[in-house]
Parts: sequence; structure tokens; C-alpha cells
Amino acid sequence: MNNVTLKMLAEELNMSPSTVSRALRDSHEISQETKDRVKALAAKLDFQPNPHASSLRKNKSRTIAVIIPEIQNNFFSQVMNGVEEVARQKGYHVLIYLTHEDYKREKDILHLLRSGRVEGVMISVSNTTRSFEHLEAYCKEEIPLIFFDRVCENMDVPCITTDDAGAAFKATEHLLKAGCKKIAFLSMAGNLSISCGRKSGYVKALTKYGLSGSELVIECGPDDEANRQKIRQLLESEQKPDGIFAAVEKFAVNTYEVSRELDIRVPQHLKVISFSNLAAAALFNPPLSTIVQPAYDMGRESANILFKIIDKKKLLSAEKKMVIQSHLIIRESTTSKQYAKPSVLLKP
Amino acid sequence: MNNVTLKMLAEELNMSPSTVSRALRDSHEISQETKDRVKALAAKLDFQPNPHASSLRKNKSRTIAVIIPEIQNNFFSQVMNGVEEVARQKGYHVLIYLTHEDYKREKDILHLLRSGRVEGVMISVSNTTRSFEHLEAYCKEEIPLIFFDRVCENMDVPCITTDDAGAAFKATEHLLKAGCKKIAFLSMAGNLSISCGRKSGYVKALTKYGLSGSELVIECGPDDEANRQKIRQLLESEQKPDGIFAAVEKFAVNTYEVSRELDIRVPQHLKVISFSNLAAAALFNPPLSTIVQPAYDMGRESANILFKIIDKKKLLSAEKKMVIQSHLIIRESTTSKQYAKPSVLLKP
DNA sequence: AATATTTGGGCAAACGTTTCCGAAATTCAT
DNA sequence: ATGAATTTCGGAAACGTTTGCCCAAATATT
Repeated sequence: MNNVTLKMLAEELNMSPSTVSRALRDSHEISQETKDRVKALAAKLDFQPNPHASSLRKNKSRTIAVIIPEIQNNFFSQVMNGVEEVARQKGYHVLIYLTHEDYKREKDILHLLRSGRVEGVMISVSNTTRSFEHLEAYCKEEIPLIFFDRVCENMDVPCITTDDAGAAFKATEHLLKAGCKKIAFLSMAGNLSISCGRKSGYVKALTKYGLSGSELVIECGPDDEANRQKIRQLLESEQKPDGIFAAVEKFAVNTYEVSRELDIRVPQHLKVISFSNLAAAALFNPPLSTIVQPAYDMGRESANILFKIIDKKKLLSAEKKMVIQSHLIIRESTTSKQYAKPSVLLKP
Repeated sequence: MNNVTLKMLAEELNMSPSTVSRALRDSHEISQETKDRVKALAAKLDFQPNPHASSLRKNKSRTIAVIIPEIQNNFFSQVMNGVEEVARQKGYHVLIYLTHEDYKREKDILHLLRSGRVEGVMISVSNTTRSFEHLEAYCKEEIPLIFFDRVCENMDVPCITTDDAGAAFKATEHLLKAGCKKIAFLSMAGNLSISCGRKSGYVKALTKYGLSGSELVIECGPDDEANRQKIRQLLESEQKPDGIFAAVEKFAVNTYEVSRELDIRVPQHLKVISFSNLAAAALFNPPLSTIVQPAYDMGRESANILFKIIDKKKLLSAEKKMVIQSHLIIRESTTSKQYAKPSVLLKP
């Protein structure tokens, strides 16, 4: 650890610590000459102010926390990317916490962060959290908090989301236009905002096309084999769907696995579309149609808004509930025509 | 922010701060009765010790840093997962920094961390770093440091790696046994330890099978289009290979893209294998044979070793240079036989 | 020339914890 | 009963910065 302290600089320069401190921060009450001397020595000795002393005194840690359910998910890792970019520019540090979709961990982490370790928190809640008391308790501490993607809308906290319902509507509509008559929705268990939004878009599309009542919602979870089992049952049942809309990438993967296993051809017998931020979806067999969320932008905007709160700037009303559009990428897993030639769709 | 301090507890209880502090830490010099009273009030008021004050006084931050080139890469996100797990168990916090493969950023980050903000650092160096001065300067500060995956072997710092050369040898051998006569190696630009290791395994395998001199190494980089251009040239040249061994997943993706574009069939005309931690590789068209690195374990072990150093425990010699085995997963992109039925290879 | 203002910088008190040192009070050995 | 050892706690200094307040000298103002 760097041992040179501000006091040592002061002693070496025959000045008081306060002068050195002010000189380093370019205070107007220090002469240019003194500033130069101080900075020269500081640079020479590679002086770094002790962050803990500084944090203690100023009650500012220059650190934010990001709490996400998992990191092995392209959506969240892209978000992290956006957050890190903004934080770096602001000279802030980023703590990362994973809940592994576990309510208890989420609660523990939030509790940990109530001590001033960070100046703000961004969170995407786990799908096992039913109660929001831990979040409300956190808010009482008056440390800036924002939600992204998986939000809790009835709290007075800024939310950065994508248009889940709208995108789900478009995806379902796309399946319908591609000829699907019976579409199943693979939803994430729990009561997440995104699950509800996506489901409502799905239902709305079915209703618009006169298929209300034919909803088919399957709740999937973290366990691959359990999911495959459910999908297998679904695809072997009476009400076998000809289209599947997966709420998250993982379930689309499970669907692909089962359809291969059962020799069900995509898209001829079954069309598949999914929320996914996986770049390699284009290389799947067949290439997977996806709804891609603006993950990087969501991370960036979330961080921007968080810093606005930290800096005590007023938020525009648009920033209190920000919605960034997702977009559809149509690939072969949902084409109605004959199997298209891959290269056509792949050309950059 | 939680405003209740240790001093306030002391006042409320008519005790000195030192007593309260000791009581909370279960010091033997405090009576059980006092401890109970203190803890009761602390719990009631939800007292949380100020981490900065504590860090300042004890010169311990209970925080480690992980520096990685990028997060949008399954390998690194799995590593993060392992690290977070260990850190959480130890009650440590994890700062994340991304270099984006940029030497300057890497240098800046390491410089930032020389102030005692963290108790230890784990790093996987960027592929644009040629000089290691910034790392050596960091070591001088005597803050624990360890390398993982992309290491700098001639520094006296623990390294956690996988058997790059061995795995590359096996992958190349596998291509040869599958009938390849001319194998190209898509390497990452720069002088990374992993690039060298993987290349040497590749060369060794060619040599063993009497093909020394037929090495074909293409240096790829971060830009997809540039990579595709290089691969396109390669596949259209005189020395068109019938096998490609990609050092990283990204290049395999580029290869798939180009081969579709040029109507080159995998594996019939070209066999492809790659280092990759992408679970969805099994769903590619055709399913991609991969060398998967034990990313999660590497993260876990790295963190374990880092904490051993932080806790000033002696490292076993095996822990100073730890190597964890990667393993091959053979899929259709390298099968020599007729195109196998997908479901056979996919059954769990 | 006397007063007011600015400039440049030092003193010392914070921030909240931890810990060294010592002081009562109690227990124990003799 | 006396001294020694133990238990239990408080005082105060420390960790390294920042900042409110003050003061001297220099400059500006009347």
C-alpha cells in the first residue's frame, strides 16, 4: 500500500496539511506557486489520498453498487458494460452483487449497503422476491436507488425499463402473421414486472387476432431439465402449439433442445421467438428470431440517472420512468416460407 | 444513510465507545451482560458500523477488485460468478473494472487501486499490454495480486490458468484425426500468454503428425468485419484449410458467418473447433465443437488463493501456479462421418 | 494616512472506529 | 488480611482527510 500521506507531504514542504489538501484540490485560496510545489512533490512521490479517510470525512465513497440476479446472461453483462462506462467517466467505482434469483440474498445485500458504503444502488430484482419491504427499508435510508428492467413500479423510485408489453405484442403478432394458430408463452416463474408486461402483450395480441381464450402460459424456472420436461409435455399434448414465445433466452434454448429430441422441425412444425441478447442467436439451427433489449443503453441510462440523483439534480419526469425500445430481429425460426437460404439473412 | 453511530449507542447506554465497540465484536474483556445490552440496542436501532471509519482505522477495506478485459464474454462472466461466490462467503465486496482490452485503461485502473481501496486484485491482462511495468509498480505497493487466465509468467505472482497448450494440442489432434490435412489457427493479436500457449499446442500437434511447416496462423482482433475479411481471404486462397481452430469463441462465430456466406459446409468442407464457454454452442448450425475452460472454478480458485494471501497464509507451491484442466466437447462441427442425427448428440 | 478588503495559509476540530494503556473492582492464592 | 492476578471497563490517541475559523500580511479604498 502506498504509504505516503498528506501529512508527510506537508512536513516535507514545511506547510500545514490543510494547505497541502487545498493545493491539491486547486483551491483559490492557495497561491499558484504553492500549488506548483505541492503538486510537484505529490507527483514525485506518487501520492494518492487515502480513500477511506476521504470517504469518512466527506461522507462520499465514490462508489455505486449494481445488484443483479445473475451475470451469466448477456442482458445483464451488457448492462454492466454500460454502467461501468458511465461510472468510469465519472470517476466512480462499481461494486457488483449477485442475488442468484434468491430473495434472501437480495435482502442481505441491501441490508449490507445501508451503511454508507455506496452512494447509490441499481437493482434488478430477483424473481423470487414477493415482498418489497427490504427495498422500502432501504429507501428510508435515503441512499439513491433505481430499478432497471425488473422493477417495482409502485415504489417512488426511478425505473429504467424496456417496452416489454409492446415488444411482446409485436413478437406474438409476428408469430400470428407467420401462420401460427396456437401460441404458447414460456414465462418466468414469479411475479416480476417483466413477466407481467410480456404476458400482457402476448394476451393482447391474441385478443386482437380473435384468439382470446387460447392463452397457453407455461411457467419455467432455473432448472433446465425441469423446463425441458414441461416443454416436452406441452409439445406432446393434445393442445400442441405451433408457436412458442419464450420470455427469456434460456427457455428458447430449452425449446430447441426438446424440439430436436422430439424431431419437431423449426420453423416448419414449430416457430420460436424469444427475448434474447445473445449475438450468436444468428448461428443457431435454425437462426433464432429474437427480441433484443437495449441492454447497454439501459445500463448507461440507469447509471446516468443514478448519478443525477447522487448529484442532487432534478430529474425530468421522463427520467423517472424511462422506457427504451426493444426491437425484433426476424430470423428463420419464425419464417413462414420455405427454409430460406441462410446466407441471405446473414449478410452484414 | 444510516445515521446511528457507535458513539450514539454508547451515550444511550451510558458506556464508552470503546466498550460498545468491544461488545459488538464479542471481546472477551466485556461481560456477557454488557454484551447483551449493547447488542440488543444495536439490533433495535439497526446499527451498522461505518465502513469507512472502520477501513481507515484498521486499514482493511474488505474489498477486492477484479480487472477483466470485457464482461460480455461467457468465460469472464463465469469467472465473476465464481469470484463473487467466494467473496460473499468471506464477507468481502467485489469491485469490477473493465479494460476493454486497452492497455491505458488497465494502467489507469491499477494506478487507482494503489491507494488502499482494495485488499487485493485479480487481473486477466488485456491483449494490448506489451509492457508489464504498471503491474510491477503495483506489486511494489505490496497489495496482493494474482493473475488468472491471461497471465504474466515471469512475475513472481500467483497464476491460475488452464492447460492452454495441452487443450490446444488435443483440439488440433482431434481435427487431424477427423481427417483434416491443413489446419489454420485463428489467434488473438498481441502477445498474451494464452495465445502463445494455444499456438504452441497447435504447432506441437502438427509436428507430431508430421505436418510441421504447414502452420497457418491468422491474427484476428476485436473488429468482426476485419476478422471476416481475413477469414474470407483465407478460405478463398490457394492454401484453403479444411480445418479451423479458433483461439476464442468470437473467431469461431466469424468463421461460421463467412462459411455461410461462401457456402462452405461445416463439417463436410471445413471443420471448426474453438475455445468457448458458450452453453448455446450445442445449438449452432452445426453444433460447435468446443474446448471449454473451467471458468467458474478458475474464478473460485483465484479468489481462494487471493484470500489466502490476504490472510497471510502460506501458499502451497501448487497454488503459486495452478493449472485447471479444460476439456473438449466434440460436436458436429468436427465430425468426420456423415452428418449425424442431431438428437443423438444432444441427449442429456 | 488610516481603514477596509483581499490574499495566503495555519490551527484544530471534526468524520466514526479501533486499540493501547491503565484503572477500578473483584477474585484468588498465600 | 495482604498482595497478586483477573475481570471489566473508560480515556484518549490514532487512522488520513477535509474544512470552519482565524490571523497575518499585502493590497486596495477612502
